Amino acid sequence: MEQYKHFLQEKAALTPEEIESLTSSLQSKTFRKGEFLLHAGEVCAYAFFVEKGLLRSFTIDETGKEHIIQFGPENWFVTDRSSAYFSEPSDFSIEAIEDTTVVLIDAAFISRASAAYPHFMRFNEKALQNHIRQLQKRINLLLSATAEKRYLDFIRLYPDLTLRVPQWMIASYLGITPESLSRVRKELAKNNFKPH
Amino acid sequence: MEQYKHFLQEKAALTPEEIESLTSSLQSKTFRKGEFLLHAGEVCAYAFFVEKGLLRSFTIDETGKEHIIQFGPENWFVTDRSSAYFSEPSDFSIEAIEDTTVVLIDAAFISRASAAYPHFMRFNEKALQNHIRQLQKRINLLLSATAEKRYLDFIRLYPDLTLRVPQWMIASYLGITPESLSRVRKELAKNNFKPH
DNA sequence: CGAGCGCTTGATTGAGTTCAAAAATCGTGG
DNA sequence: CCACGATTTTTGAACTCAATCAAGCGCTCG
Repeated sequence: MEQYKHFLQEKAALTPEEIESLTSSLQSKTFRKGEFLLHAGEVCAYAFFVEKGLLRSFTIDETGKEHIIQFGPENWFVTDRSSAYFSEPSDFSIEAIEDTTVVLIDAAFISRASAAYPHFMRFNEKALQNHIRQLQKRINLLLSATAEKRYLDFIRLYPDLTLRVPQWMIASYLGITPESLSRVRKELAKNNFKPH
Repeated sequence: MEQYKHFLQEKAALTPEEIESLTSSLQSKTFRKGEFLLHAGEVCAYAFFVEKGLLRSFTIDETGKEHIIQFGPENWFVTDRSSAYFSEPSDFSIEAIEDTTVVLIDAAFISRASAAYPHFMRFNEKALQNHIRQLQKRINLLLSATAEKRYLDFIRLYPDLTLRVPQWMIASYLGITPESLSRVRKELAKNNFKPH
């Protein structure tokens, strides 16, 4: 819970007392590598705040192929907002890539906190807007950039993930095959590019 | 302004009196076909609610290619939320595809209306969540679907736009070239597919 | 009526996929 | 700590979908 409290203090500008009073009702939970926090078809009841570890959310298309929507390392939220907000079955599954401890945040918590603290409400609104910005950016990349550009963008934005996430998952996130990503990397290496 | 008032009544569950009091401060404006409502590089000060006509928002990548983000027919909002919310220069341009009348909605209006009417606040929140759902769906399509599937999805969702929007713009929205879209359509026609 | 724009068609190219198999790495039990 | 099986990554060859380049047609609007 410490990470989340710290996060609230930083981003929501709440006092330590306010944070204690808010978070006293929250549960945290630990999942082993490979465990599922959400299965496609279920309604996503929570936003998962990652205290420690690493999550991924992904969909499976009609040909059985996985498409990674998001990685969630420390201090990130992973959820299916649409499912949670509209109480609809989710297309997403959420899985722990590493042993992971999360804080469970449900809709009731959000509305209570928003009602009690204007700062929290603004923080929440800002998170939504940031999410939109990020989705929009990804659409732009998918529309306009080659596999290589998308990969370069990825390692620039998430250099640490490049080390923690298997390559085939990065390929899935980028929308290419593992073979293609391997070739992209080979090409970059040939041209003297050093990721680390 | 009538469309917008009607829209608020339907979606925000506000009374006619509330709506009158709210919208009295709003401006509406008409643009000719080809006119720009926003140029890339400017901060997007408004959300444009389309009363009548048709807008498009689009970006231009470093190779000079246009990528259409969104079409805005009657009763839709067109804006760059990120630019408006964070007061950053926009990557988008917004242009009238037809002669178009819009209602100009600025951030101040949103916060006033949200403060005065909880119904409006919920309506606004819901619009944000819908936006996220729509963006997420588009990412899924771009990751998993072929040009043909994306086109079929488009005409299913926006059958009227198929008639009002030039084909090369639809191609741009789908992330393919006009030539490719022409071939996709030819193929569909051969297999006895009737869009209208 | 002509210039320009949008759409189509054809030929060629290219980025990325698919299928197959080898090489490298990981993890787990003995 | 090592060994062995499984997973991941790499490499190769053939193939596919869509892009590019180029040319022609039809429409409209100036």
